[in-house]
Formats: sequence, structure tokens, C-alpha cells
Amino acid sequence: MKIDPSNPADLSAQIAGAIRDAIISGGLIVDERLPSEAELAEQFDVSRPTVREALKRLAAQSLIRTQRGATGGAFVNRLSFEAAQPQQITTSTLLLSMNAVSFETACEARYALERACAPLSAARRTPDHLATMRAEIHRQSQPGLTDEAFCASDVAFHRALVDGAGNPVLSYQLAGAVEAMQPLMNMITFTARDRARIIALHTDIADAVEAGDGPTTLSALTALETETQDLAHSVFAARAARS
Amino acid sequence: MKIDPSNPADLSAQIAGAIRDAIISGGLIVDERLPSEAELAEQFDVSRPTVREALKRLAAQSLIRTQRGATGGAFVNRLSFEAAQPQQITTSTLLLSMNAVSFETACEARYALERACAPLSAARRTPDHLATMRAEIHRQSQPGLTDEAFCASDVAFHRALVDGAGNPVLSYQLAGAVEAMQPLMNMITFTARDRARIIALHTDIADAVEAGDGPTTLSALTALETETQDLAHSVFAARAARS
DNA sequence: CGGGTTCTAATTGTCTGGCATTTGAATCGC
DNA sequence: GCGATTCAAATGCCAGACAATTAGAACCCG
Repeated sequence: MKIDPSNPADLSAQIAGAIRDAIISGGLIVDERLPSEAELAEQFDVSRPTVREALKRLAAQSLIRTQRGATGGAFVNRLSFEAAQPQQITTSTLLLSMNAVSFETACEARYALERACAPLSAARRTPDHLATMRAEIHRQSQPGLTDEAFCASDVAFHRALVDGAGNPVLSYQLAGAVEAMQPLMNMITFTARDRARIIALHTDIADAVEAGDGPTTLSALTALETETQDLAHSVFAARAARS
Repeated sequence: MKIDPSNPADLSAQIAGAIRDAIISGGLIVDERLPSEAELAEQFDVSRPTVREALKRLAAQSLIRTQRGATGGAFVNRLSFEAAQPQQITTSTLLLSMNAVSFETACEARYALERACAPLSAARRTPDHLATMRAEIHRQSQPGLTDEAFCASDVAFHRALVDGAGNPVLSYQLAGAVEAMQPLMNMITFTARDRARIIALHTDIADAVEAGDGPTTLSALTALETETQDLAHSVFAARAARS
């Protein structure tokens, strides 16, 4: 692991990159302890604060964790799906909000990905997943629910559907796509009739999943996408006309 | 933006979190300049190195960029899909390598997601995407290609397919799933006959995409998944028997 | 008056040295 | 032997300073 002092890039970035490469390539294995900050400083011929900045960069990506005390130090983290999801969600949310992605594009992506999970979920979902879906449908039908709460329940419903596929890779990827849509969905006001339609389609999906019927799940999801797109279209059109 | 000195968490982590929240909530907008390190140190009542550690954490997530000089400082980054992809790929790769995800699970997720893009790609791909796919097929048929190069070309082919959908959200999400599979694919040795089968299926996919035929693209993709799974199964079985 | 040059101030990047805090382990007393 | 104490190692944090970079202001000269 070497760095180039004449490189215009920050030393801390170079050091972080070197350590990251070592982790990715397998040179450093999970739970292995890195040299102490003082030792790293000597190895790379930089000061301790510079090493610390590099370690903070890695900590921000959950690649390492630090522990104080006698046997403390920096340790290579086992990157778990649970730990990676919040980061994934944050990044996805910011990507949508900062890049003027249209509702249409985001919605299309989300439903396309969900349809990828639907047949698997219909085949493998546990009773738990199904119970979560039913519970969220019930919550959505409560009167007096705010639009935000309705959207949050919608997200929970769809995440249960995705998790039902029993594939952690899919759950991880979809978490970003599904959660990132929430701020966009929150821009929509749902009338009672809109909610009733959505709840009916959710029920169709839950029924199809319960029956293990992949194709019906797919068509219900597609109907829900159409419904959502139409709803968003009319809401945005009305808003544009009013202003 | 406030921090709690008695909080057991690192001050730099708290500060980074406070600034991150400000960015997510819209309190700080794209390209806005943050206060200088000295000013932030005063605001949060910490030292400059601590502020710097916080800023490095944010820089590691591409949330800010820094610039030296008179009008320099830290600026809120516009998180672009291009900038986010390498991070997404790194994380996905580590998730697979560190969590003993089976080839089967990863492969299933990848092809499920790809199938989500396939109909869209068949409908919208530009001549560029098609040309890339054909070029990669051609490369794959070159004799003397190493297994690594073959896999890399395979990834490029599939990324072109995904990008053909013309949906940046999908491309972003899929980049992680497709690229992360490469290390797993590299564990497989491809015989000439294996390659010929894969190339034939790639050609089927390219033909279907060129014809704008979504269903055929789907079935070709499914055939490719089956082929890949069978291949991996036999390779791993042979390896297990030998040892 | 215009254009190029120099100067200056602001800001980040880095270093030195130090102290505080935490925490496991060794040591000592019983 | 066992518990309490001490110790040492490591991270967390701070103060101050200097170097490097950069944009703009001031200045000089034709």
C-alpha cells in the first residue's frame, strides 16, 4: 500500500483509497484489526490527523468501525445488508431530489423492479410477510390517516412484498427504489376515492401472493402502476393549471 | 443544527449527521457553500480538526466537495448518477463477498432485475446501445480471450442492455447488481462450448431487442439465467468432488 | 485608460505536540 | 484464588502553527 505525495489529491483520500482497495481485494479480512493510527501515520509517512481523516472516510462508508481502549483500534466491518440499506436509501433519495427525475421515470423504475420480485414473492413469501401486507392494508383503510402516513404504509406494504421474495440482494436493491419514491409520493394528495382504489389493488396483490399466483400478482402490480401514474398525472396537471 | 457533547457518538459523526440532515431536508441546496471550517468549528464549539473529520465523512459519500483557495470552501454536491454508481458498485460487491451470498441467490436477483429492464430496453434502445451489445458479442467470440476478459465483456453487454431502457434510475440500481456479480462469475472457468452457448443466447437477446420484441427478450434472458445457473452448479459440484 | 503583474487575504491541507477518555490486562493485596 | 487497583495502549479531541492554493484587489507601466 503506497501513496504518492506529489498527487494533487488529498493525502487522506489516497490513504482511504489504499485501505479500501486492500479490503476489497481481500488483503484485509473481516474483523481484522488495522494498524494503530500512529503506525499507519508512520507507514504512510503522514501525520496522525491525516490518517484519522482517512479512517473517518472509511467509517462513513461503514467499511471500518473504531473502538477505543486498550485493545481498541480500527477493524474491518462485515458490511451487512441491514447496515447498507440506510445508506442506499439516503443516496437514492438524494439522487431523485437533486436530478430532476420525473415522477414518471422514478415510478416506472420502481414498478419494473417490483415486478421482478413479484413472482418470487408469490412463490416463497412466509406467513409473516403476508400478515405485514394485510396489516398495512388495514392501516391504509383507517379514516383520518394523513397523506404522509398513507404513503409510509404504502412503502411498508411494498417492502413486505419485496422481502417476501426471500432474496436479500433483491431486498437491498429494492429498498432504495421503493423508499426513494416516498418524497415524490408525498407531493400527491390522495382523495378518499384514490385511496379506495389503491387499497383494492393492494388487496388484489395480497390475494394473489397468498394464492401463490405469480401472473395475477404481476397484472395487479401493473394495474397499480397505471393507477399511480394516472393519479400523479392528474394531480400535477391540476397544479400546473391552477398556477 | 445542534450537537450533544455528552453523546457517546463521535462529535465528528454528530456534526456530519447534522449537515447531512440539512442537505437532505433542503436546508442546504446544491452548490451552496458551507461556512468555512473555522466558522463551523465555532458554531459547533469544537476544534477545526474535528470539523474536518466531519467534512471528510461527507466527502466520502460525495455529499460535498471541497475547493482550496480564496473563494474555496465546502460546497454541496449535486449527486449525479454517474458519481453514485462507483459507490453503489463497491458496496454491492462487498455485500456479496462478505455475506456468503450463494451464487444462486445473486444470480437470481441479477436476472430478475434485468428482466425488469428488458421490455423497456426492447422498446427504447438507441442504435448506440444495440451497437455496444453487438460489439461485445463480437469480442466474446474472439479466441484466446481470458475468462476474466470474457466476464468483463459479459458485464458490458448486460449493462448496455440495461442502459437501453433509458431510465437512469434503473441503470443506477442495476449497475450494482450486474457489476457485483463479476467476482462470482470470475470463479467459473468457461469451456469453449460454454462460451458458444452464452454467445448464442446473447445474440438471441440482441436480435430480440433489435426487433423490439419484449417477450422474446424475456425468454432469452430466462434461458441465459438457466444456462448460467446450470454452468455454475456443475463447476462448483466438480470442484467440491475434486477436493 | 487598458492590460498585465504583483500583492494580499481567505481558505483548505498538513503537521506538531499535547491532553482527556476509555478499556482491557497486568499487578498487587488479601 | 479472587477482587480491587494500577497501568498502558489506543482513540477522541484540542490548540496553534505553517504551507499551498486561489481569486480578487491593488498596482505599475505602456
